[in-house]
Amino acid sequence: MGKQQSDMIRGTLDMLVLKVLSMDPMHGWGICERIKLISDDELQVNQGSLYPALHKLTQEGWIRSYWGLTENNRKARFYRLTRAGQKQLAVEAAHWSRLASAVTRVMATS
Amino acid sequence: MGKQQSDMIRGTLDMLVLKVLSMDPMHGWGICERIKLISDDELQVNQGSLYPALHKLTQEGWIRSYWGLTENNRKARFYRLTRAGQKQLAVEAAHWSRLASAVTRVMATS
DNA sequence: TTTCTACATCTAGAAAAACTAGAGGTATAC
DNA sequence: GTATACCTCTAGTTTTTCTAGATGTAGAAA
Repeated sequence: MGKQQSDMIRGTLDMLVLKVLSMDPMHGWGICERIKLISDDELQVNQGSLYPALHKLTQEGWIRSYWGLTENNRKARFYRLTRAGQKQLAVEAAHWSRLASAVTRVMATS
Repeated sequence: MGKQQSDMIRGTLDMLVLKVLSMDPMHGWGICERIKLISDDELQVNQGSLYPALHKLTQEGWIRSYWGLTENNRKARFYRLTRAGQKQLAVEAAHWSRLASAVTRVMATS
C-alpha cells in the first residue's frame, strides 16, 4: 500500500486553466477535458477543485464568464481570458518555468 | 503590487530533501544551503518548512537521524537516507518527472 | 414513459503542505 | 562582552486541493 499521489502539481491549477482559456473560451467541464486530453491523461482536474478556482480567477479579474450553449445543447457558463489574465498567465508561466527547471536540475545532480 | 509567489513548488520539498540526502548525510541547515546552491538560488527552503518535513520523513522511516559535529564544530542533527527512503525517492522522482513534463507539455501547446 | 447515462455546475468541510514569526541556544571573531 | 553566523524547533495561520456529496438537463434506450 504505497502512498497515494495526486494527479496535479499543487500551484499549477490556476496557470493551467489560464493557459487553456488563452487558446479558446470554454466552460468548466470542457476545461477539465481539455487539460486531460492535452496532458495525455496525466493531469486530472477534480470538479471540486476546478469550480472554486474558476470563481477565484473571476474575482481576481483574470477571467470573465458568460452563459452560453455547449455543443451538446446544454446551458453552461463559459469563461474567457481578460487582458489582466493574459499578463498573469505570462507571469505564472515564467515562474513555473524557472522553478520547474530548478527542481529538475537538483534532481539531475549526481 | 503583483501577487507574491513562493520560491518552492508545493509538493516537491520532501523529494528535494530525499535527493540531497541521497548524495550525502547532512544536517538541516546544510540541506537548505545545498538546495539553494544546486538550484542557483532559485529554490529557497524556509526553516519553518524544513524541520517539520524532516520530522515527518523520519516518522515515515525514510530518513534516520543522529547527532554529530559540523565543520564549524557545532552540535547538529544529521540525517541519512534509509533503504525505504531510497525507494521513496525513486517513486517521487518518477512521479515528478511524469507530471512536470505533462504540465510543461500543456504550457507549450499553441 | 420511465429510466439511465453523460454532461454540467456548485459547495461545505476536511486535509495536506508550506509559511509566518517567532523562541532558544552555541562557537567564534571582534 | 557582544555581535554574528550557525543550528534547531514549534504554534498558529494560510493557501490550495480533495472528498463527498447535492442539484439539474438533454437525449438515448427500454
